[in-house]
Amino acid sequence: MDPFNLHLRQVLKAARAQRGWSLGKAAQETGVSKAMLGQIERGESSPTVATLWKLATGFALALSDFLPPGGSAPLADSEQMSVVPVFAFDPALGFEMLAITLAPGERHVSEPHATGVVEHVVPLNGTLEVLHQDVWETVAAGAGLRFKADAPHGYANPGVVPLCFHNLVFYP
Amino acid sequence: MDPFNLHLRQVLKAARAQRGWSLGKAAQETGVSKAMLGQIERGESSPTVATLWKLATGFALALSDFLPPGGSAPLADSEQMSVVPVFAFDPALGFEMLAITLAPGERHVSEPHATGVVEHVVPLNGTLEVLHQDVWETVAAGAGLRFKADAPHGYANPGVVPLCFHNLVFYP
DNA sequence: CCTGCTTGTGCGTTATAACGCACAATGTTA
DNA sequence: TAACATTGTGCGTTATAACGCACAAGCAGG
Repeated sequence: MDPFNLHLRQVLKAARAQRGWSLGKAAQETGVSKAMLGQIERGESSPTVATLWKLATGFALALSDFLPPGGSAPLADSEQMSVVPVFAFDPALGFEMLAITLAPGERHVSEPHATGVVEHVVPLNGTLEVLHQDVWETVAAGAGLRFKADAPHGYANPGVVPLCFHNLVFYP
Repeated sequence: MDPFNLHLRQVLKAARAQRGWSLGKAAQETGVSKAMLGQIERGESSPTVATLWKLATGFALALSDFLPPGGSAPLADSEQMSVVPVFAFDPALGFEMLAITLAPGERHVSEPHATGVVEHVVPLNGTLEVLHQDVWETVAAGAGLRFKADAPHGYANPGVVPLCFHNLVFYP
């Protein structure tokens, strides 16, 4: 079974449990049959896009909640970590912004930057692990973490699919 | 037809055209039959999750690329625009970072900020329209736009589902 | 011009999603 | 205790996803 169906069954199960809904109640709310809901949760069936829409709407969830972190094909072997500039360094503002993608299970540790350099990371589609002050810290999607980058630091993707995050780097 | 299938057909069509792939070539690369690809693009069939995974993998796209912007249930009526701080204003660095969500079709126009204020927007899950220098400019997901915010400016979500974007605001 | 190849569509067949219903197991209430 | 309601699962049926194949249309090359 593909990672998408695997993740979907977990999310669906958790969402239903969190609401305290029976399969019958969930069927009422979503318009998807009780039997089908059970099949999806047990991984016995792969629902269609139309059914996914019904599920998201009925559970009042974002479709993206159903996606496995990182969302698709793994990066090519040669792309364990990719870096794309969103805003190039501007001396007047003193920062640059990068969009970084880290392959599943990939860990990247950086040497210290120049004194005074500060970084801010914001994971976009999953949980990022960040090494700073000699401790690995977990940062949830959408949350921000600021840390001094003039000491050893690192990033790690603990998930099973690529993880994207924004990195805002300030230079003194 | 639901918004998800509507969006999917467009993305698929565009991705194939961009690569210059025929249906036959796309079938080879994805493992999904030529006939099925045609049906999806013409909106005649709603693919399963397993098929979505194949498509994303074969086209080397993120699953989230297939999602209609904002992904599902509309914001409640009382939430036409929501603003959540990612990084609070820091005098030493002179900026704050906000995560803003704009409801479908919603347009928000701001009065000018103080002289020298600069904003940077990065749409996360769809196309954002930005008003600056009296002109509306389109910003694609993942791309960044920097503009002076000490003049009238605005944001608009032209899509059919909620749009999230990061807004980085610098104060002189 | 003709021939061969490519392309997207439609059709019939196969596989499976999605369903309604029955049922065993469990829980609740009188 | 018995009766009733609830819950999740399995089964058979229906609807449709997904497929292989044929074909008309278009294109390229001799």
